[in-house]
Amino acid sequence: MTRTKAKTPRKAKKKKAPRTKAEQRAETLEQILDAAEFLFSKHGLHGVTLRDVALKVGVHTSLMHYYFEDKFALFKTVFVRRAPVTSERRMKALDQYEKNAKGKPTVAGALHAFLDTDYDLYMSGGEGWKNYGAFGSQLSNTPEGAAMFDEHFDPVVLRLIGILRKAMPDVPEENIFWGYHFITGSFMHSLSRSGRLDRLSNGLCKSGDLDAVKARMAEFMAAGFSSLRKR
Amino acid sequence: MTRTKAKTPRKAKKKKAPRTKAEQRAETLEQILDAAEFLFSKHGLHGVTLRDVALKVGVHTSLMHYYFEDKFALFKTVFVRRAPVTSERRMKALDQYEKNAKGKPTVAGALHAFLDTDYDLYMSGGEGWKNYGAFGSQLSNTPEGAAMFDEHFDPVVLRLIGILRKAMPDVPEENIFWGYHFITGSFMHSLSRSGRLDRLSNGLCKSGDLDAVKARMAEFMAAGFSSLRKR
DNA sequence: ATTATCTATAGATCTATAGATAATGC
DNA sequence: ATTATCTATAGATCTATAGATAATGC
Repeated sequence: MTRTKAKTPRKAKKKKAPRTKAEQRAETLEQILDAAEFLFSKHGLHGVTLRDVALKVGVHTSLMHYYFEDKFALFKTVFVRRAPVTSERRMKALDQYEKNAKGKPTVAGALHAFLDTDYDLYMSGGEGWKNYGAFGSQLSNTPEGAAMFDEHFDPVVLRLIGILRKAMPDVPEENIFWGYHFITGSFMHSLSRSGRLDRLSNGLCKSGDLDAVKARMAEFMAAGFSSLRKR
Repeated sequence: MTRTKAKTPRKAKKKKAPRTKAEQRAETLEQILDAAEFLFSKHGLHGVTLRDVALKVGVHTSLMHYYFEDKFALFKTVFVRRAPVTSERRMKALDQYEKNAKGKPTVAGALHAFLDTDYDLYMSGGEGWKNYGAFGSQLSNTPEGAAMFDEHFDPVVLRLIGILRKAMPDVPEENIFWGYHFITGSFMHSLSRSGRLDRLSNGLCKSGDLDAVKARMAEFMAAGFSSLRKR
């Protein structure tokens, strides 16, 4: 990260010294993870130095090593911190949906549960969640990054696939996976909020407008699946 | 790039010394760009050092500076080298399609021209093109990277959008842009060949199987657009 | 005579560790 | 007494440049 200057470190210690050490530890840890998440989401693992993170938090670089083994450990922790939250929320939403569907799930219904639940989280979870979305979107298009998804997200995704199979008994299983491949590409891209769509559409659409994305994606993809029936 | 060891540099000078200096220059330049393209596609701009590239080519680091101002100049050259090739091919394919359509273009037809033309290139263009696809897919999910697309790809994309508008006069323009947003996410993701789909589907599908992707994507996305009609 | 490539090296980071200091904990 | 944070610094890269050498060009 050479181009983007990090913010000036906090001069006055605004934060009231937390009472307990456990609190202090938790607070600092959270600040480090938030800063790292933000920076990684902009520049990737190798585009950020531990000094960048420390500077942004307003703390000495060596403290990074006190809390984390090395940079990659910090990176992994950023990834792991929020992964179970999104995963479990969607898992519950799928459970709930299947229960309500009483043996007759639809593609659109399953996709709404899977996608909309997550968009709600990214939209209402604050800056941290938005940064995490951009962070994850970068990972999804690189071999090493994508491998990190397996452990935390395979269960929800396979849960979704299971419901989709029930909803489309006439569609070959491989086609359902291909459909998911398309969906995840669009979904991750939408979380990157790269700004390209804004310029391309001359301001008509904003890539950060997750409301607009949420309003269209599930139905779009459900319609897409209809093309996979034949063959 | 600390983990992946670069290949051992060429010991014996296998290449017969090229006759003319212009040839030698062109040859070395191509080797550098190929090596850089490969490494950048794996590790991103900041995950690769000029030494990595030099080592892979089998040449001294300082030669990188002889040919390029700095690392970012090399990066940009990698991007720019192939961009016009894909752009112009697709532009021609769209021109051709629209001509054949005689005023009655279809969504599926336009998408086949736009997508299949490019998949053919990535499939038959050799390793270099595959690396370029992975290289580009990383860029597309980051703000800085996506901005690089504007200059070289806006014209083809807007050409596509123009045809789509003709094919869907009843669909609001913004929805066409949102549809494109979804398409480009899936398309770029498919070029990353991240390997995740392979593991997720337990080998049933391979993310590197661009034939399978090509066979399904245009129709899938065309069907998706049908959902954007209403509203 | 010009250009491609290498040698040598300076200066700038960056990571990581040892040890000191300043807080909280009992 | 323990833990959070800072100071100081070593060692390892990495970038970039000046100048030498070895080719091609006429």
